Amino acid sequence: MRQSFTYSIPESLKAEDFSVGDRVLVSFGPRKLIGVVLDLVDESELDVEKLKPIIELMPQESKLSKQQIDFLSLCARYYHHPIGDVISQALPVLLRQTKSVDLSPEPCWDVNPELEGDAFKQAVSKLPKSAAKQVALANYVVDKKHLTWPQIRMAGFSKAQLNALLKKDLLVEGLLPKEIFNYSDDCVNHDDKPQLSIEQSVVVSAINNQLDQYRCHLIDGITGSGKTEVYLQIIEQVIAQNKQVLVLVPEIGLTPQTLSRFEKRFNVPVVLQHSALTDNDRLQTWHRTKQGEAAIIIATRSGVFAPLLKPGIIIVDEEHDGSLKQQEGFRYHARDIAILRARQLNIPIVLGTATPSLETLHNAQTGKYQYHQLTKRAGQSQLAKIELIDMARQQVEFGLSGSLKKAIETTLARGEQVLIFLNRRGFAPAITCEECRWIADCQRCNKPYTLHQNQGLLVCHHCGSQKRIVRQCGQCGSPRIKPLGQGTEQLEQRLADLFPDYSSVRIDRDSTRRKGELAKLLQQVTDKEHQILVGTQMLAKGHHFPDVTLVAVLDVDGALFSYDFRAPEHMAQLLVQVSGRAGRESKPGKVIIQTNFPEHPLLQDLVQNGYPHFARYALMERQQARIPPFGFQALFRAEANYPNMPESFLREVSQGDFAQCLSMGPIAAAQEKKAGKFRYHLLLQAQERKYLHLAVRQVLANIEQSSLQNKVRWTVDIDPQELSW
DNA sequence: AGCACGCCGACT
DNA sequence: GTCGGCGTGCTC
Repeated sequence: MRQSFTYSIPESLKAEDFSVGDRVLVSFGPRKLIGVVLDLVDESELDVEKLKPIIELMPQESKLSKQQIDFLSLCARYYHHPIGDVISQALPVLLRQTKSVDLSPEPCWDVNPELEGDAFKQAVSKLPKSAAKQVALANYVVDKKHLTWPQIRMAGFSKAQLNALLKKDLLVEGLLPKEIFNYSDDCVNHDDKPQLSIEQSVVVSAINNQLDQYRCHLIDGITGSGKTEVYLQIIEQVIAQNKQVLVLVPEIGLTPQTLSRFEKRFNVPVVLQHSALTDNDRLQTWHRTKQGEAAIIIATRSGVFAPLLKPGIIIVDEEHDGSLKQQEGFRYHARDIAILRARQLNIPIVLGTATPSLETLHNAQTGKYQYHQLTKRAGQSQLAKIELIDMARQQVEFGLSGSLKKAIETTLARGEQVLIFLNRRGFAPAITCEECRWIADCQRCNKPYTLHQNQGLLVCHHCGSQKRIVRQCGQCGSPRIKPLGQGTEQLEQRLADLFPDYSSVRIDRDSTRRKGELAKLLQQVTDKEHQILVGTQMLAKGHHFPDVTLVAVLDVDGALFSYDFRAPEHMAQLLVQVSGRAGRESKPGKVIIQTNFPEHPLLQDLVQNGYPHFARYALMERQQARIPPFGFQALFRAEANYPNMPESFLREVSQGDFAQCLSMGPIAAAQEKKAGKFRYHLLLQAQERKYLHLAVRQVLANIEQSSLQNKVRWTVDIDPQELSW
């Protein structure tokens, strides 16, 4: 709800017992809910008699700090989002609930102190050969202290393996001491700390020289240029000052490899925060952060709200990545509010990427951010070459051109691996009747069903609805139903037919639905059990396959003619990230892109001149069109069961005088009907942020007055990333 | 959002 | 006479 509620202080407590950020139990209508104290006031617009008393003040360990509330209020104002919902995002689930929580010390595990050095090694060597995982776990634990369950699980070990080592007295269980992190000399492991390149040292010292104040740094470093090492050497300085480090990574980036890289270098408490943690793990992580016990916090998007006690620096890795923007409810961009937060805390923030978003690049060009470049790859390795294939001049079979087929053949013959991207799950994106050209559509979305042959289902990729495969045309009754187009499922089959001597594997959301399946398949690829990898975008990020020397992208044309002005930018970022997946020093990689428009200027620019040139050109185009980052946008979305309702609602609320702000629409969303709802958009755009905010405020005020406000579902999206929904 | 209330049609 | 589906209004 877009408002706050006033409660009275019960007689059993005094005003001095409360402060901003406290969690309190209150009665709300027929329910009891957790509230968070936003302000202490001595009067209210309501009759004081009518105010209900606070039922209970919750424990101080679970409260938010004043600073935190200030930050969250700023976010709520910036995104015009209800403060209550913003605060609830910053609290772990268990603290949004009225149950009391257990914040007593959690268990942790260490090497049995009775087994000094060699004695432990000997004990490990005596483990049976069959217990390979136990040996691995023992080796993992050996140079760490106070490992917690989330860390152990993230490193790929199970409770059974842990219990086995406990039983054999190799490890001991203790309770995690909750004490403020305190730096000592053994916190940094200098053993395999590499020598920095000249470029890297320039960046490290430039940033390390200004750690005591707010400054936003962009590290624009090509893949393989050693950004992570730069982060690590900056972090070293920050923890030496006894300050906490917050590292935000894309969802996919939080891999065991990332974690182990931090743990190898730093012998300090590292905590993780990501969606795979249980509610209780998240609560513990939150608390360890708040107590100042955790020194390094590695987190996905929501980690931007981590309750840092002694914030030192924020690092946003892969700042261009779309998963940093929340696409439902409170639609914040973790990178943007990380910057707000760093400024409020007066600490530095580092954005790192090989493919800066145009927003960030613009801010670097105008000097708002400090720009750092890493242009050289470590060692002798070279970036993969990108090659365009003109589909119009090719024999095409099942979406594969003759040239690509030949390239796959020669790569496989050399004993190397091939990675093929197709951004379309399922067997085929539609089924059609060969006689009357009828297409099976989802009635709730008016979009074709995707054929999932393996499951025997038609699935709507827009609303998720499913039904059995139809055997007859829904219009003329003919049994001549055929799949139309290719998806990953079909592609995998065709490749298996074409290259029967090689094993292929498909990696997409369908094939990796089960827990641990993705890790398993990736391991098989690394172990070279498969030579051909077929996958969706999922494969583009985070993983590196040294023996993959050919990457093919089957279909990029959609992005060239998209309704969304950011589509070419995202396509370019994807292609560059993809080419970073392939090859290594001794085996340079190659990237092949199939297109019907090889002469398209965006593709040409990217292929011939690379991302930096492409990005600067794209920025000039944006400037001419006065669209972000040369203008600021807010998008109102509305949906309802009838098409006229969202439209007239948006028309009604867009009335008024928007000074210095353009109002566009209402127009039907690119996909007008989704899941049975009709969707309309209203886009506001201004050259200056303050005018945009004023206009948004005006529309929100109109909504308050609208009789339709409860009949349509509506949302505001500040700085929308996707205009096409 | 989530809950209660009340109206109305369907069913026993 | 009862049940439940859904529109509406309220939450300090």
